[in-house]
Amino acid sequence: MTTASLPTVTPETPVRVRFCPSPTGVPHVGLIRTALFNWAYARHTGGTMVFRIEDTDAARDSEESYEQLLDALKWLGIDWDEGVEVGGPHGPYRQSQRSGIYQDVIARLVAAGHLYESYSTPDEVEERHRSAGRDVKLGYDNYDRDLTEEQKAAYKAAGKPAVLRLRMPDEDITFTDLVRGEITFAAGSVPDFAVVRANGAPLYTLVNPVDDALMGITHVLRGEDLLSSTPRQVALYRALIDIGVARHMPLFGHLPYVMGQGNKKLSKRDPESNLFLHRERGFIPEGLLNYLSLLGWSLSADEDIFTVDELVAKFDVQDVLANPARFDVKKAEAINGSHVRLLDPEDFRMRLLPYLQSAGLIKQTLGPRELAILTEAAPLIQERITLLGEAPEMIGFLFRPDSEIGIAEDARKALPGNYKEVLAAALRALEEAEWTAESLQAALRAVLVDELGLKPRVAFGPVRTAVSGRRISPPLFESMVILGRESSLARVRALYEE
RNA sequence: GCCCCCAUCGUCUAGCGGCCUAGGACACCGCCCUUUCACGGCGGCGGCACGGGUUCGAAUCCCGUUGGGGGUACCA
Repeated sequence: MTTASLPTVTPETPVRVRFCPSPTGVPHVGLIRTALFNWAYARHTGGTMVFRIEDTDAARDSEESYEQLLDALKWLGIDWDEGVEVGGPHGPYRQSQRSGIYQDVIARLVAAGHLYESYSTPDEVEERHRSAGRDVKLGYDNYDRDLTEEQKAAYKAAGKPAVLRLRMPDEDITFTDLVRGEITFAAGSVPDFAVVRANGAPLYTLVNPVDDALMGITHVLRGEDLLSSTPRQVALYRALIDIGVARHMPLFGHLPYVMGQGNKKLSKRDPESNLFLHRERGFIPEGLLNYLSLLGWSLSADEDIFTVDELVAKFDVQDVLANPARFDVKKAEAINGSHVRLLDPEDFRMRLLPYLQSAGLIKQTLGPRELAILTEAAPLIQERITLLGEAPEMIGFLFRPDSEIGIAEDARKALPGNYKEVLAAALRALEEAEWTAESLQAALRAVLVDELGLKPRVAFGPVRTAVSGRRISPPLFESMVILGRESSLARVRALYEE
């Protein structure tokens, strides 16, 4: 059997893709990359993005995780046309609310002979393999395929539970993966698989293709981990087409893994897999989206920095690479830094707010003095940070009262032996100086560099540390202008008199 | 075991038979700029896993080997 023999998707078919996570745990960057590629393809083709929730495992699913998924997509600007929250013609979009639909499909599948009752327990299957000298890892042996009515009646009479399995076709299964090209699974290599539990609850193997069929999904773009389940999906689709539930066979595209350290898939345990951790550290959506799309795809030969609009304009699943990509935090940060620098100054300034607030530097509502400081200080650090989370420590000293400026340990160590002398000279110069960046620099340079013959580094270092409490800071003279005369002098004096 | 996928600098990638003495980015190392730190600029280091074919010609196509990953559930 090949997908070509079935009604399929043509280039003229309007694209309908879906993102269908299970709400278990915090959003993983690999999962978000999948959402992004689906979304980018939908937007690129003018198609439809469906957002469905696969919450068929009550033991693992949580409402909190569901909310986090919404939060994540909203933050990144990945929107959807049909699905949870927004509705649509194929709802409901949470599988936990669709059991009636599945029961109906199951009944029709059984009636058409595609599904059969299987009474074998895993132990029994294993035992049969063992006694026949076969490898027990062969999986289900299709033993119950052709049970007679009498045998089934006997099992039923004995009260034995049965799962429902799909009868796999006795032919090779071939499909053309959008990312990997033609893939063939030999006939007999995939055993009949369970689609309904003994307790009647449908499994992922059934509900995922059924919903894709019902929702008219044309392109199934998902993780590589689902690749080996595709022949089963194709077989089920054929049955669904047979009973009129599916109109066409979708196209499949298996996206490469996002790897962590070593040769391991980026695990939920790895902190860098946590989308929200990146947000907390100060990634901006533009930067993270840019980086994530670089995992398995590229805009062009020599541009790594691009906007989401450029991504949408250029993105095609066909261009996605098949080999796994490692998540490189350093590169992600560098790309984020580029996007930070690209922000309009006012935009940048506003995005700093949550980070300054959670650091306790400013209140929920910005006072006029705070706004003034921020407005002056933000441009000083916009090209100095890669993550917004670096802002509080960079400009915190501008918001704190003079009495709360502690001298950082490394800054104190870096002070030259004669720093008191330097500070005394600086103090004299500053008291006379006009309070602009240019004249402050000129005044300090005159006494420290020209008169005392100090190297700029030694000359300005102690003043920098006195004013900011730190070894490195935004440009010193500009910082002193923001701080004001009184405050700046008080801080220099404080370190001098210490 | 069997099935499937993958293989270009440390990492992400460009490359889809000649434009490749393999290009870019991150990281790293120098230098320049410079009030610290960054930014920016310039330069350097560094790769087609291996072996066979096909071809006038292969990083590009085919086969094999090796290596890595995934699957083989009444999980998703």
